[in-house]
Amino acid sequence: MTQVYSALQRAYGPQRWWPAETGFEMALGAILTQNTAWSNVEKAVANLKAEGLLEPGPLARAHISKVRSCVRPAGYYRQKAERIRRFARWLISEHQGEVAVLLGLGKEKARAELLSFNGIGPETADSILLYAGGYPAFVIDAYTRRLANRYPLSKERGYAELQSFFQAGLPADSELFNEYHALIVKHAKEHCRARPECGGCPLAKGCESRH
DNA sequence: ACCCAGGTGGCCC
DNA sequence: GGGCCACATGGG
Repeated sequence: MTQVYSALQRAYGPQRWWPAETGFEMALGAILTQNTAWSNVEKAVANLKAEGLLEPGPLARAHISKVRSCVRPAGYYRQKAERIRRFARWLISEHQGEVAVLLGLGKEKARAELLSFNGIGPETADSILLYAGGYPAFVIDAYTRRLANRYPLSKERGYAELQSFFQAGLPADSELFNEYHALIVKHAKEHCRARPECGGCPLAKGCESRH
């Protein structure tokens, strides 16, 4: 667990993930990046910014056609336009229009609240808790599952089980979780995908089957 | 012309 | 409670 982290840290260095300017921007990015390449999300966020829609009020009031045209590069654009506008409205009606107010409920209450929103599942909720809230919530994504399954770090498959497994084996440190998750993704992209034969893998036996 | 990308919700059994 | 499926654009 910590050895894997050390090896990745040594190989790739600090990642400094998710440099959004506000919690709201971060949360929108988390929704927009669902099953979508981050490069496409950047375009969508830039479009929203250009239209002044990176604030809850303006987004809540925007015409859906405008939101769709901004979000289109991120894919699933009809769903995502609807979701982010509904998120803005929900934040205003339930949490004073501030992600910080929502996150101020504490890790568990904020998580339950996020999960109650249609369009936010466990991974998106944990991303927001970790990257916008600074809470130690370990994010389990497709890369993390693959790593855990093949290493094999764990036999667990469900989200909750996998998350418990990682969290139990590490100190509850949001900086660590932040960096660890980013490193797993970096490793998958830069090494596993680029070199399926796995020469020089920092994890030694971590990459030998299926990337 | 494939395949995949920092998932989620709705159905079906 | 697990197994499919739709959702959609952009890059390799």
